[in-house]
Amino acid sequence: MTDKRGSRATDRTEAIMRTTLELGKEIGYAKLSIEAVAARAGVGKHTIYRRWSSKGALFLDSLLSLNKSDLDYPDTGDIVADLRRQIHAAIELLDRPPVGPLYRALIGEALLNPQVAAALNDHFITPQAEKTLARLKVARDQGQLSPGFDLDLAMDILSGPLYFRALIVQEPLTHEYVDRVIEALFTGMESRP
Amino acid sequence: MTDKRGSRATDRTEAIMRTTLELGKEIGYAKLSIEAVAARAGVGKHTIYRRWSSKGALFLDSLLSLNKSDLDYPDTGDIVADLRRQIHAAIELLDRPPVGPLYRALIGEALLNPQVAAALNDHFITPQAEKTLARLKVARDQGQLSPGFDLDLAMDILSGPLYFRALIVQEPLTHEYVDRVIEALFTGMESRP
Amino acid sequence: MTDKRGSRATDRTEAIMRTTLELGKEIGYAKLSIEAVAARAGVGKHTIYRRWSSKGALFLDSLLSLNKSDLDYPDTGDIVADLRRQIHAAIELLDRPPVGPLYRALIGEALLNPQVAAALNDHFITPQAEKTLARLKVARDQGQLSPGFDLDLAMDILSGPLYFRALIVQEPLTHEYVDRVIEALFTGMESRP
Amino acid sequence: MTDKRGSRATDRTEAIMRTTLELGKEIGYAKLSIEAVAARAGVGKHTIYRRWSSKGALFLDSLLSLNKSDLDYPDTGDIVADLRRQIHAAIELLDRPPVGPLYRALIGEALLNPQVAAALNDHFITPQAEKTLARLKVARDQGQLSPGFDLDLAMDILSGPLYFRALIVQEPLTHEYVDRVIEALFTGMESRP
DNA sequence: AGTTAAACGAGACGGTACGTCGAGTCTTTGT
DNA sequence: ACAAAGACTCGACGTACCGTCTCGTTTAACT
Repeated sequence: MTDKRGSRATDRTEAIMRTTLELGKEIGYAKLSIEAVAARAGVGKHTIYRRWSSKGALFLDSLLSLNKSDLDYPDTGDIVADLRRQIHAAIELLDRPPVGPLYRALIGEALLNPQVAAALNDHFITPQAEKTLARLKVARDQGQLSPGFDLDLAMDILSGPLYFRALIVQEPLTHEYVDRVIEALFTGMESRP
Repeated sequence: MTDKRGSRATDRTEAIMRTTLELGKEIGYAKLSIEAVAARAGVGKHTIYRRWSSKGALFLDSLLSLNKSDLDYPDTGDIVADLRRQIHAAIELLDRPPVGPLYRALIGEALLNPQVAAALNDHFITPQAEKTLARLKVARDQGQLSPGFDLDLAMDILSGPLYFRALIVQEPLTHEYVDRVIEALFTGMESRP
Repeated sequence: MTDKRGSRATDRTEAIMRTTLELGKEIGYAKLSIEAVAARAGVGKHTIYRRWSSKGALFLDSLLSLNKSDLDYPDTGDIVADLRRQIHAAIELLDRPPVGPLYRALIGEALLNPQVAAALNDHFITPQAEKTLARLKVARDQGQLSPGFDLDLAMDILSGPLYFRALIVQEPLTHEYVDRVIEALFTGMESRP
Repeated sequence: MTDKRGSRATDRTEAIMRTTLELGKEIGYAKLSIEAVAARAGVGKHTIYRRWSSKGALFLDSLLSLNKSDLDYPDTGDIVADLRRQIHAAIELLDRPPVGPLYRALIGEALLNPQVAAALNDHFITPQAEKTLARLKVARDQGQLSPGFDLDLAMDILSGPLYFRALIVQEPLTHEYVDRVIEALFTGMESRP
C-alpha cells in the first residue's frame, strides 16, 4: 500500500540532512566530512554518495530543507512596508545563528564549486530574487513606482549591500541598516551632483 | 650593503607566490595543494609553511602581490567621473581572468576560514573602502555632495551590487551595469514612494 | 564456504609481506620505508598501518612467514646427532642470505624497539628454545644426560656463542664451529682447573 | 703553550657527547636525533657533523667515553677467580642502567649499520676479547689449562650466553648465572654422552 | 695590535618519510 | 535488492629530521 521503500529512503535522507546540520553547527562546515556525517547518522557512506554528489550538494540541500519558504512576501499594498518586513525576516533568518554561519559557509563553498553555485542559484537565490521582482513589479504596475523604475537594479541595491556587509566586511546586519538601504533606494541619497 | 639573506628569502617567497598563481590559474584554487606548489616551485614544503600558515594565507598573499595598487583613485575634481574610472578599473582587474576566478575563490576561502577573512579585510577590502570613503569625503567637503550624504552607505551601494552580481548571481560585470549603479546612487531611482 | 573477506584480506597481507621481504633484500631493512612498501605493493599506507603498528612489526611478521617451521627437531634417539642436525639447519637458514642479513636486522630492530623484541621472543625465540629444551629433557629422561644436567644453561651454551659470533663479532658461522660448540658442551673443554 | 684551538674543540666534543648520553638516557637512543642533541648542547648541527658521520658513530663514541677501561683483567694467578671478577664487573657496567639500555641500543644500531658495527668491534669488542684471550693464554702457558684448550671457543662460551640472555632473551644477568657459565666451562656439564 | 682564517651558533634549505585523515570506490554480509 | 559496515587506493595533510648550505660572529694564531 504505502511505498515502504520510498518512506524508508526519505527517513535516511532526512536523518542525513539533520545530522549534517547538527555537525555543521558543532564544528563548522569547513571541518565537516562526509565520513563524520555517515558515522554520526549511522549510515554507510554509500548511502550518502547515492543521494548527493559532493559535500557542498549535501550541505545545500540540508540548509534548504530548513527554509520551508518563510521568506515569502506579504502584500499589504505598501511596497516599502512589505519589503521591509521581508528583508528584516531574511536577515533574521540568514544572518543570525544558527543558520547564519552555515549560510555564509554555503556561499563560500559555492564560490569554490561551480556546481554548488548553480544549484544554490537555482534553488534559492533566483527564486527569492523573483519573488522580490514580482512584488516590485506589482508595485510599479500599481503606480507606486514610476514606470521607468529599474526593477533589476533595485533588487540588486536591496540585496547587494546586505550581502556585502555580511560576507565581505563581515559585520552583523542590523534592522537599522536595512532601513537605511531601503530609504536610500526610495528616497535617494540626497546627493547634489 | 644589500641584505643577502633577505634577498634569498625574497627570491623563494616570490617564486612560491608566482607558482601558486600559476597553478591556481591552471587547476583552480579548490584543487590547489601546498604539496603541488612546493613540487612545482622546487621548494620544500617547510619553506612554504615557514611563511604561511595555510593554503588560504598563501593564496591571499599571492593574489595581493599582483595588485600593486592599481586601484588608486584619481582626483579630477569630478566625483562621479572619478568613481566611474576607479570602479571600471576595479571590475576590469577583479572580475576578469586571470584574476577574476582567483579573487572569487579567495573570497570563498575567506568565508570558510575566518583567519583568511580577517587578513583579506585588513590587507585589501578595508584599505580600498577607505580610499573610496576618502574620495567621497573630499567631494562632500567640496560641496559636490550634500552635507547629510551618508558616505558609508554610499560606499556599500557602490560595492554591494557589484559583489552581489559577481559572487552570488555570478554574472559578468559590465561597465554599463556599473554606470547604472552609479547613476542610481547620485540621481536616484525615480521611485515615487 | 570459504571466508571471502578473509581471503581478500589475506591476499593483501601476503602481498605486503612479500613486498617487504623483496625490498628488504634489495635495499636492506634500515633503508626500508613503509611508504616504499606500500607503493611497490600497490597498496595504500593505511592498509599497512591497519595491520602492523610499526615497520619492525611488519618486518617481523614478514620474516616469520618464511619460516614454515623448518627448524623442528628430529628425534633419532641420539641427542647429539639430533642437535647437530637441527643447529646446522638453523645456521643454514638464519645466517645465510637471503634470510641472514634480514634476521640480523630484525634483531637490531628488536634492540631498539621493545615491542618488536617482545613479539620476536614470543613468536620465534621462545618457541625455538622450548623445542630445544624439550628435546634435551627427553634425552635426560632417557638417561643420555646425567640427572643434574642443567638444561637451560645447555640451551644458552648452544645458542649463545652462535649468536655472539653472528651478531657481535659478525663472522659467518661454519658447521665446524657448531660442532666445536656441541663437543665442548658434551665432552668438556679439557680444562684442568 | 696549550693548544687552545684543541682545547676549545675538546670542550665542544665532550659537551656534545655528554648531551648525547643525557638525552639518550632520557628518551632512548631510538628517539634520539642529532637535531635535538645540537639544540640541547647549544651547538650548531655542523659542529656535530664535522666530528661524527652518523648518529651511530656519535653514540658509539659517547658510550665509549664512559668506559675508561674499567674492564681490565686482574691477574691474581687464579684464572677462574680473575675471570669471575672481570665478568662480574662487566655485567655490572654493561647490563645495568644507566649504561645497559644504551649499550643494548648501540648493538642494535650496529646490526643496522655496518660502519657502526665495524667501529664497535674495533674500539670495544675486539680489544676486550683480546684481553680475555691474553689472560686465558697466560693461564694455559702456566699449565692451569690443558695444552689443547681452545681459547677462542672458551672466549665465546664465556661471552655468548651472556649476550644471548641480555640481548635476545632480554633477561637481566645475575652473578649466579655468570658463575654457572664459568663453572660449566671449566668443570663441564656432567653430561654422559 | 690588527689581520686573517677557522670554527662556530643559528637556522634556512630541498628532501624523504612519517603517521593521519578524508575522498570516493568497491566488497562482503546481513536482512 | 538494498543498505551497514568498512576495507580499499589514492592524495594530501602538517611534522620531524636528515645532511647540506649560507650567514654573520667569535676566537685565537700569525703577522
